[in-house]
Amino acid sequence: MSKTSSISIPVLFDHQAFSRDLIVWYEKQKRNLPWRDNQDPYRIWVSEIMLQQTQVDTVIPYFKHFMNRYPTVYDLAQADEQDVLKAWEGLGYYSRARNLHEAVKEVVATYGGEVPGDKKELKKLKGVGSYTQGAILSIAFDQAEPAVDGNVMRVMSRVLMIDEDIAKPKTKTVFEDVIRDIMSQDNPSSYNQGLMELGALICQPKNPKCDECPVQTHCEAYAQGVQTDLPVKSKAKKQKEETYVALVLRGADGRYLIEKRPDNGLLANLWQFPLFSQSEFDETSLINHFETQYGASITITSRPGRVKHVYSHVIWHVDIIVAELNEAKPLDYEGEWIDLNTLSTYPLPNVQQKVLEKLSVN
DNA sequence: AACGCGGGGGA
DNA sequence: TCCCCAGCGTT
Repeated sequence: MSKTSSISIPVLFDHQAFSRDLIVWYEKQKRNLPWRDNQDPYRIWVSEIMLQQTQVDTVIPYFKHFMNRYPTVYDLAQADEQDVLKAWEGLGYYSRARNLHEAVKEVVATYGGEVPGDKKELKKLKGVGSYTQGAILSIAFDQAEPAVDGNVMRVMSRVLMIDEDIAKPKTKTVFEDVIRDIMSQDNPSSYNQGLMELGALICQPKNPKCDECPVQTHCEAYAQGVQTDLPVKSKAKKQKEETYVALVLRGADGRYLIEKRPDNGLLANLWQFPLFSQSEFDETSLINHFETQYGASITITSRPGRVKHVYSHVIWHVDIIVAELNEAKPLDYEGEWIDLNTLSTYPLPNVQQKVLEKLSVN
């Protein structure tokens, strides 16, 4: 016996009426967002990358600035990665920016600067997964492909009474298969965006506004009064905590030492005051380390405090040590000596902004 | 399938 | 606090 889909659509579900009601509502109620000005595939693409795991209101100013600075694929393809990261500074998930930059260069090199409207070619681009692929195809190219994100899984788990764990990867493919079969063929753009808009404005995680919902009559969870029990989602595990020491080192000429983070992992290619794991370096061993490793004498001048920063998978505690370098000879440390007022030209992660604020307050 | 990857909004 | 957000790449 062959493996069948693990869900079944409610018998009375009328997908055509659902589609019609959804699209009519969307066309009337949709928000005026900057990436809805036109169907420029590059513009849609940038917006979809920025919107990954990031709320609309957060994205708007970044999107406007980014499109102003890089209006076409050619502008972005020619940019330096450091400048692209600077434009992304504060938005988070910086690999999105690096992948988008790489992918845009690929589009210029391989596709003559035209964002491909082909399903397989689109998916090959760095940073384009199944959701973004479907979003670009439907919104920019009017192709009937599903674009299943968190909103869509929440909405459709309620409408169709699907109680599979949406935290599991397989569940998304289930939704994609179902939606591909039932979605509007005439207006996939408004269908997909309508589902997401509905999830954002009406069918919210807590306290869904069912009395305002345009598809209430189609919703099986509402009919059974279990809409707040869906979707089913297993809990993420708690973050680990890590402690670091940030060294704000002032050279004899009054400049400060900063370093570039590695080109992979957390905050890749962003800049920071030299950062040490506290399990390796406490206050005194840091002084010894500079003595033995670099033959440099440093003197701690202040301890302005500690910064806490929460990531999705780890919590950082960063102790700040301000010190002076006691010699004029150059330090063989992988980094740059800069005036503090030029620090703003480097892409800095938020945790380093917090360190900087601590310095100016004290 | 599980994990690493930012930062912020809202209850 | 906790959950969630127009997810993707790597392992």
